Amino acid sequence: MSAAPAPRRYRGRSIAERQAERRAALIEAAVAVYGDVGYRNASVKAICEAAGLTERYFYESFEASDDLLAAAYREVTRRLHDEMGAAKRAAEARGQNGVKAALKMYYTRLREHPEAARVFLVEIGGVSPRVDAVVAEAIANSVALIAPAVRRRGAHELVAAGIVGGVIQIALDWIASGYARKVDEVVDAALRLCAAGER
Amino acid sequence: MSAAPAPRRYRGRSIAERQAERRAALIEAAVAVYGDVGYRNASVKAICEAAGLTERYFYESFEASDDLLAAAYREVTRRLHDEMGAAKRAAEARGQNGVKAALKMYYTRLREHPEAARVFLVEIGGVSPRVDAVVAEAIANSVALIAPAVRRRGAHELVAAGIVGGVIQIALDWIASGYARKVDEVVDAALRLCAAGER
DNA sequence: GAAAACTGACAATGCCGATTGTCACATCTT
DNA sequence: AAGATGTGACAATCGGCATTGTCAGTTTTC
Repeated sequence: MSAAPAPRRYRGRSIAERQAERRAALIEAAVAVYGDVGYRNASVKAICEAAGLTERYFYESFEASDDLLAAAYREVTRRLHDEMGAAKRAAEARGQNGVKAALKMYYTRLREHPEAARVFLVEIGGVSPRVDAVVAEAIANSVALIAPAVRRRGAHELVAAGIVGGVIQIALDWIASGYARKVDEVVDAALRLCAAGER
Repeated sequence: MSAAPAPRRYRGRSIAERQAERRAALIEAAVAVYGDVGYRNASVKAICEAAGLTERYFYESFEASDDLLAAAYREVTRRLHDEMGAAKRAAEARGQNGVKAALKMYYTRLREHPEAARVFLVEIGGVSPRVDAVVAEAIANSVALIAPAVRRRGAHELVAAGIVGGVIQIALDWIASGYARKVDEVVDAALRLCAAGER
């Protein structure tokens, strides 16, 4: 019994806080470095340097390289989805098309972060089972989000998956073109796709 | 001038023929090995073994690992597109829906080669600029193929990209589900997506 | 202000696979 | 059958990076 672990503080933060900060720093740095050189060329060392930390702390927070990639993916998609949800609600409160607003937010953010978009839409595929699982889960979430609406129109649930894939492919095409189109054109194309299955 | 390079034969084949055979053997072996262990874990050595060749011949035909991946991708997609085209023409000759026939061929073949599907739809992303270019080209070809039809309906060309991406995502979802649906259901979902933009 | 815990820089180790080189054997030409 | 060329097995080299370990300096606590 006993064992008071002496919750000592350092620079004003508790152990847990410091750890969390380091972890967050690594994730931020990872996104930056991945965007710079690509995931495959991003060494643990380079990421730690960018985070202003030493390698030892990498293994404190992450088991291995792909563990960090998965965490970064989660973080990035979480933020993006939050923003899309907020945009949707805001638009609907104004009596406007919520889906359109969400899509616009999506493509706008992608446009603002081309390197990140490349990493998390393209490079992420097939890195490892662990990462694949995280990506699959995120996509499944998106699909589940729109599946009810699709069903209501009498279409198969797989159509929902198709719509999600289509929205992503439109983004990829747009990126590959060097963002040759205006955001609103892209959004309109995506909206058109979303109408799939309507009678 | 002069320099008659003595077109010596070996086992009944000319130099060029032997080289081409070895190259083809490597590509076949690559598809098999990739499917087995994934591209990232497929060593040059393992592929050569599977092809019944020695490492030396690898570098005779390919510059590097990703060069072979690109070649394998080209080969696989070429065959698939040929078959889809043939199915389309055959159906239309019978007065049936050609697009539907092509899609059915697509999903049927994917179902027959789940490992290959995984490699060439998922793992292939972000392997290297060289491979990315080949993939982008193949997708662009598919998009170009359906773009006229989409335009005719008054929709943006990006919608074509969306449709292609959707068809692929439907495949991925289907694969992830362990092929839980019948092929015809999948084809119907894809067809529904293809109708996007119709009034 | 002295001991204890925390941190950052850096070196040592270990592993894995690509790429190249060597050599004995097989198959051809004449 | 002899010499030339193609081939397959295998060893040697090489480089890169993850992962672990060491140590001096810093910030706390008491």
